[in-house]
Amino acid sequence: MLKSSIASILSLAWESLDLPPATVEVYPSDRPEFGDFSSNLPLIGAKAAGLPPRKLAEQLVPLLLVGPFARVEIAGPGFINLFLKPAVIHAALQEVIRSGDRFGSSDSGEKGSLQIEFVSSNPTGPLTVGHGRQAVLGDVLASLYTALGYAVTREYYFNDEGRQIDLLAESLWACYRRLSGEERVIPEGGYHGEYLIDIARELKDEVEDRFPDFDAPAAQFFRRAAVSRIKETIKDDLIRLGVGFDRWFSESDLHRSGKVTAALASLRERNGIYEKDGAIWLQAEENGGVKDSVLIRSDGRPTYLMVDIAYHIDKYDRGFDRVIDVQGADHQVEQSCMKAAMRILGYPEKFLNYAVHQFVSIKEGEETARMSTRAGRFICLRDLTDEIGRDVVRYFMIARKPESHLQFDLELARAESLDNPVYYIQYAHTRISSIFRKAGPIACGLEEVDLAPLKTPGELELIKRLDRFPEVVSGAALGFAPHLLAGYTLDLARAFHAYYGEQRVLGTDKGLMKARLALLQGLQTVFRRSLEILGMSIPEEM
RNA sequence: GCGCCCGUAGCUCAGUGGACAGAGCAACGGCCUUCUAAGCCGUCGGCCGGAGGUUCGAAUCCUCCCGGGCGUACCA
Repeated sequence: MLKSSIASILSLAWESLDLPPATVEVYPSDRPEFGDFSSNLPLIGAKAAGLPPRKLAEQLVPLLLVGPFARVEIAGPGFINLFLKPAVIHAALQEVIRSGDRFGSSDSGEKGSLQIEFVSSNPTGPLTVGHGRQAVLGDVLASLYTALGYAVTREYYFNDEGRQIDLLAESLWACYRRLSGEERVIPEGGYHGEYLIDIARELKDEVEDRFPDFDAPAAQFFRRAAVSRIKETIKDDLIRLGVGFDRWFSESDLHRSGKVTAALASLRERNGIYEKDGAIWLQAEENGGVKDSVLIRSDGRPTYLMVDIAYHIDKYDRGFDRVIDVQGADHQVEQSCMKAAMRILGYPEKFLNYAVHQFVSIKEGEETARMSTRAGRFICLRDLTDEIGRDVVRYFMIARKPESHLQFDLELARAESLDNPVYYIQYAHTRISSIFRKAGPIACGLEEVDLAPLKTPGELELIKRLDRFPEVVSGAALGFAPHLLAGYTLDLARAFHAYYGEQRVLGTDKGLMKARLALLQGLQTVFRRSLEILGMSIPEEM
């Protein structure tokens, strides 16, 4: 990569001045007259050197005149502007072409194992548009980390036990009785969605009036019936979005295998719990948590947090080096308590990480609405995906930074279907494919082509953008910020379309044409890799 | 009250220490005998919520204030 090799040259120059250490920063210039790259090293190092920035720059510049630079200038208060020799930029393109689909990726597994847990919505209803954001966020993060060289496991945790499921079962049963003409109310805090009526109908056909009362056998039957059907619905919702999981984990397994009890024992051993008011509490506050929380209620039932701690112990025991939990911003207290529990258990601080995102609101016309599964007020992820397509949903969900609220404008998403960043990016890939189709066999062996004919500012700019791709991938992964890749790809498409409009590839003289075909091959590689990571389709024609 | 997040162009949002603040949409005006016009080019549009502070330099870091979201359960 250009940036890192330039940074190391600057570091060497700095060291040879025999001054106290300084942080070397290099960044792509945002204006042509500032060269290809700029550094603020003289500004940062002035204090350490005891020299005014421009004086310091004057000492540095002569040391830089060898190597990749055609020209080095001092500008403004003490910036160093670096102009690269074209051959150096050409070499960067060559690397893209030679790496092919490995460009921007490391070998799988060399960075260790990583589990990403996401969505993990309770099986109490179909996924909503809100879950869609988390689904895409988690999926793309997983792809990013895979590209970085981690062995990634995508996992979904089903809370298929507990109070919410009991309420769900009772709500379902009430719907079922209503089908027999009885007046039944949905329990306080229960579920009102239409999907329960559909399930109730199926069950009515199956068992007729075998469960007139909500007794223990009925509760068990309706719990199982509801959970198993809704789990399948959720899995299908995700498949339609192109999101796949390596493992579906059930809370009930933790109870059955005694891991919840064992987790409590481990916390007790390490003095992380205490009793108060008949309940057992986690000593979270002393361990960096926001506040102490109940683990075992006074009636003996474990809380969600208790079970989740057991789940995280299980993750650790499975040998993951790191785990990332993708969660909504409403789980703040839970997160700090989990972290506290991990500290009590003595796990490494970097083991558990949270990728937190804000919510999605739906805008339709002038109305903006939050969603609530319980109130039955939501837009199904499936309906949205079926209507506007997987690629568009995925891109919209990922294009905003996670910590910002995402306003999903339904009308825009529908109406924009012909004038949409998604198609804009895919169209760039398509245009390249089209040129290669027309070029035929002349486009072979581009790894060996002489790239010297590439000399327009647009061409050199495109290559520098390609060169940035690996850094974008790692930045997006490490910062839990897939929107950086989405934005990068869109900018690259913009730059390509502009280039396409101003220069021709086919029909120019042979040397130039081959060099431009090589550039297109590099571009196509990066478009393909980006779209792959974003989980979008890669059309050859549109 | 306390904690976390957000506040940038009419709208939706990028930009988190660098040199005149960017894009898309919307509005207006150009460009198809040439590799797909699902495109390109141009114009219009912003005291970066407000006030202080740190810094050679602040949309970006710190403090306070205002506005919005979420949380502050023996819910999940």
